[in-house]
Amino acid sequence: MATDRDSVLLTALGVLSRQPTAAMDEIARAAGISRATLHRLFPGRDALVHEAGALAMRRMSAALDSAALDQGDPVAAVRRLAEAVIPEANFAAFLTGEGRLFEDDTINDAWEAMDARVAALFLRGQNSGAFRVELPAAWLSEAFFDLLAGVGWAVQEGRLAPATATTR
Amino acid sequence: MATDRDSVLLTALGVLSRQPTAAMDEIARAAGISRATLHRLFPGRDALVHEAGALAMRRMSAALDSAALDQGDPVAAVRRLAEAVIPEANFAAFLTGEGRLFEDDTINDAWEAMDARVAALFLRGQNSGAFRVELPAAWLSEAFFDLLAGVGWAVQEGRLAPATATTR
Amino acid sequence: MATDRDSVLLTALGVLSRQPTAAMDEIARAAGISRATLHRLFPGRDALVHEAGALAMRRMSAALDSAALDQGDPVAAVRRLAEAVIPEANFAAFLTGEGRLFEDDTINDAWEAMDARVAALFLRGQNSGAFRVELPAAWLSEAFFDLLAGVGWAVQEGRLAPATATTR
Amino acid sequence: MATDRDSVLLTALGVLSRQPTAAMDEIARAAGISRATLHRLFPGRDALVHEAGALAMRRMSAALDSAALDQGDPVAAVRRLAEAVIPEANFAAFLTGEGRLFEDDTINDAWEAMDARVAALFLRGQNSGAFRVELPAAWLSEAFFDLLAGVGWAVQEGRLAPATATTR
DNA sequence: TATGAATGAGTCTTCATTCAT
DNA sequence: AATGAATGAAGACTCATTCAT
Repeated sequence: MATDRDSVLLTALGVLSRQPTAAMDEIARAAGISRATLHRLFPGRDALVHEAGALAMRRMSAALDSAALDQGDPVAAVRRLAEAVIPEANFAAFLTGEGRLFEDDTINDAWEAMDARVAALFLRGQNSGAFRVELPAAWLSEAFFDLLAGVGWAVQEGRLAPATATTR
Repeated sequence: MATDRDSVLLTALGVLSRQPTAAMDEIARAAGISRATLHRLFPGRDALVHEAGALAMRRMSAALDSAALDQGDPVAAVRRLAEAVIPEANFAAFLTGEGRLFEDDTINDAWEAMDARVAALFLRGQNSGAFRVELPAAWLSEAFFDLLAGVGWAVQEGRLAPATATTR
Repeated sequence: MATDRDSVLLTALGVLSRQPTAAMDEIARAAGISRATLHRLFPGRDALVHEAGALAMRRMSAALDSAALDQGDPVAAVRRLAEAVIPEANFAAFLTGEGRLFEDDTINDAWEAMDARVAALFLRGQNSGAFRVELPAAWLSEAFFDLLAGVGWAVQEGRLAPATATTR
Repeated sequence: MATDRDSVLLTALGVLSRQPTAAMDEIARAAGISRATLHRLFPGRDALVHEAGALAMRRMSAALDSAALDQGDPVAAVRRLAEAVIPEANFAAFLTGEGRLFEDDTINDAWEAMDARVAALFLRGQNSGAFRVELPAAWLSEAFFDLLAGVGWAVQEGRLAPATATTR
């Protein structure tokens, strides 16, 4: 049973990424608290979804931090990137799915910042001759996140076991 | 030729792919008819969404047909595939987004059939030595549709002009 | 059973003047319609209360119009005023009770206009020597409406029969 | 001397007379205590409102006592009455506003007793020839309290400065 | 004793759906 | 056949109230 804010938020994230239209009732029940308590913790559904998005974004950003994208061999960096973010793929799936509903620029800006960091890595790889240059680095970054979200959904739908998700 | 039903369905598809939770009211207004008429044409919201999905799937299947994936050079076939499906990317985005809501096996089966056709193409390319073999063909197919959906969303969000979507 | 907007509004006025905190449910039941229909007719509770206030104000204004306050003997005019407004006393009670909740200036302005018309009558009476001048005409007007609201409440509480309300 | 209870009660009276639908939360915050403590002091909202009404009634009664209505010149007595009760006008406004919600006979009886005392004064004045006899003394009393409540509201709404409320 | 945390009950509001015209 | 009007069901939100600390 979830007792504090962040733990409720994680539960909500799990429910919402499977069912974007989940009712507050369902989320509250999944967290083991009552609807009223959920409403006391988060003032309104919008706030809850928004904070869930912000948490997902923080998790993704932290994963990027841990991969130290700007250091060492680009190929190794991409490998570290994949290993770091794939466990968070469900967050990427949630953000991609709800993406169009976030009006707040905070999340959009954070997304763009992440995009830029990954694009910078691909550009570095292209400049160093390690990666092909047939596509703009920005597109590679976009595609990377599309694939990541795809993995997240595949895990959610049970088509892909979480343990084996880490690609080789 | 678009009958009345199909033309309403196309409008519904457009609205629903931009806003999956759109109310019947919005859809009806976008189609220029009243809610009641919309309900007469489709018995209930579920039926409407389901038929929209079926239509999207038909469109995607037709695109695959037109690409003649099993003929000629695999590289050229992939190119034909991309050119054929990218104009239908929004349908892929809709199907991917709503995907988890379709309980009916009809659509899931159709999706798997499409998946199999694309996977077969990649496998043919791998066998002929034209494509790399580092990843299973099934994964390549999955990734292909993830990217396609990504393109569809990018177009919807205005980040990518429809005309320039066709990658080279 | 009430069928159109104005008739529903009158019913709502009756309920609200007896129970300012009456739920939409009660109002709808009193009008013989469902909550949902009530919500279709008036977008939200605030709108309903506001329109009820506007209607009450219109009724009171019309009563003042019919009394032709600026014509003839001031004493006779006051008598006509009393006879015209006392049947509408419940509206005055409603407006006085809810008064503090109306943020919209429309109603406040209308109230001040009514106040001014009555004050003008008292002033005319004072200038003509027919009325005493011990109190400012503005105070007499204020007191007049206080008494009118008092009559409205007395009728609502059954302490005063509507027929006998017209004072002599 | 104001005990804890009475001081909270006075605060509650102030809040409730301005906003009859004020939540327990607001009242508690205005009193500088927590909701839970407020609930320990008064068992339920109804009890709080009821006790507030009883306190208001006590204050009004005490004001009447201090005016010694049954002694001396009726005209002077009315003047003393006005001076005594006008500072308590907000209590009269509260009682008039909430009046219809009090089911308990205690308050209604007290109100009638006050009514009777004021009516007796007017009757004494009429019998002594000091007041006109055009209206029944009971009506004069009713009107007196209506006007008093009107003054209370005017003060609350800021239309009338407390200091200048005492009419001449 | 006083309080932050939790909740059941009730209100407002919306939506998919039906019906009379 | 098409529509405006009406509604039951369901969701978001609030509030008075209780309880563990």
